Amino acid sequence: MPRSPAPAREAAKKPRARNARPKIERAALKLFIHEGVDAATTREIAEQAGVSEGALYRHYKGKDELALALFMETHNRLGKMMMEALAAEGTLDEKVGAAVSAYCQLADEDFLLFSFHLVSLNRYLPYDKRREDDPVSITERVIAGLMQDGTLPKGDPAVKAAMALGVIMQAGQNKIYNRLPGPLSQHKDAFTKGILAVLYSG
Amino acid sequence: MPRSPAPAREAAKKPRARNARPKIERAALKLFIHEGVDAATTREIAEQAGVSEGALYRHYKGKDELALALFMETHNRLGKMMMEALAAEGTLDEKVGAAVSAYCQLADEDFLLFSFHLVSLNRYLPYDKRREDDPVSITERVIAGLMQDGTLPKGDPAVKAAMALGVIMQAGQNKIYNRLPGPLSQHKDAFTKGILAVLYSG
DNA sequence: AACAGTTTAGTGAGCGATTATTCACTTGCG
DNA sequence: CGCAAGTGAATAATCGCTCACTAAACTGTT
Repeated sequence: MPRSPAPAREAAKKPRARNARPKIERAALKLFIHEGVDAATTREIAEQAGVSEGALYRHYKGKDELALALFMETHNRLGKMMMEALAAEGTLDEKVGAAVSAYCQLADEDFLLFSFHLVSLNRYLPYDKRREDDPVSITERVIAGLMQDGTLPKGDPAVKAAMALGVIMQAGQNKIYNRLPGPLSQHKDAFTKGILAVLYSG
Repeated sequence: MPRSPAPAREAAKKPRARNARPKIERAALKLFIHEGVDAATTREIAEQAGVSEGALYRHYKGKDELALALFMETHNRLGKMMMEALAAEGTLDEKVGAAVSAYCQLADEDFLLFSFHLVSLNRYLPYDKRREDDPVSITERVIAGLMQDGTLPKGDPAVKAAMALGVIMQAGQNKIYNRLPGPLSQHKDAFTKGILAVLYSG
């Protein structure tokens, strides 16, 4: 027994959405950031995206997978950027400057995606099982090496890494709260100097 | 005649819980931190607390009010501590040292309460309407004053405040992820030096 | 101490509302 | 035509919260 009746040729039919996937992703990002992943409903996402609810499930297994995919998109890219910036030839100042530039560029290029990564770190970082190339671990290892060879004063690499990353990550947080207008790149010199000051402190 | 109505030969009746409120608060904190406020159900909280679900509503209007109250407990205390530390007489180094000590003490004294505050900042900071004595605003104003009188190099007070707070807040975050063993106070000298280095950078 | 009256706090089944997900079906491109 | 993509009503499950009930603590009286 057919479920839906023959489409009556009445009121103007709503045109079927096209290219739903990116629309869903943008809508989901906005809602995830401002309400949280749990509070944002699939109905809200679909409505905000101008798409039906079922469309989400053509591209993702469910809401959680969507959120994790959006997080990982930034997270993996960030890990790669950090690796490249810190592994390159050059002085410590140049390396930090390169890492800061990359981070700011990531933020300014797609602030929604960046914001979601930052506010979701608590939730999704544990999913990053391969502890080798996650951004924090990378930083820790580099700092430990620089302490070994005498470039930086001896100390706890984990503490130094936390402080150094905090300098720029908290700035990102405050930008999300609208406490820092304009692009993040605007302040990259200040960030670089601040991070270097922390690294050399002790 | 027995003094208390002895349950004759029935299955042992579960004794009624006593002093449910603190049990509920501790259980809620654990679950809120590790699963998030939305994902933690009132049933889970009650079970973890060894208390019935209804007991929660004797002390709080609902789950949200409970979460907000737990957040504000730390938030208000933190605001007061920052005010006192930064408004006291003394050099900048002494003020920063006092603020860092207070923050570390807050963390070590009740790490669950502290952790919940830190991971919930995103969600509950907007509830802090009176923008006068929230910790970030306090820091910004103090830094702006120090730039005016020439103690610190000129720059954007909002950026400097973000960087300075990031130094210690990210350390707190990393402690939550178990990347920093031991009490936070252990590193208060490193934090103080790091923050001062950031403040004087530029 | 004993007792009765009053208040406070805890219980847990159940209700109403919401939500993520499914699926039979439709649409339109290649 | 065949297939990938989109639709949206239906569903099953869950969750926050209420409420009628009761145990325990407190109060004042004798």
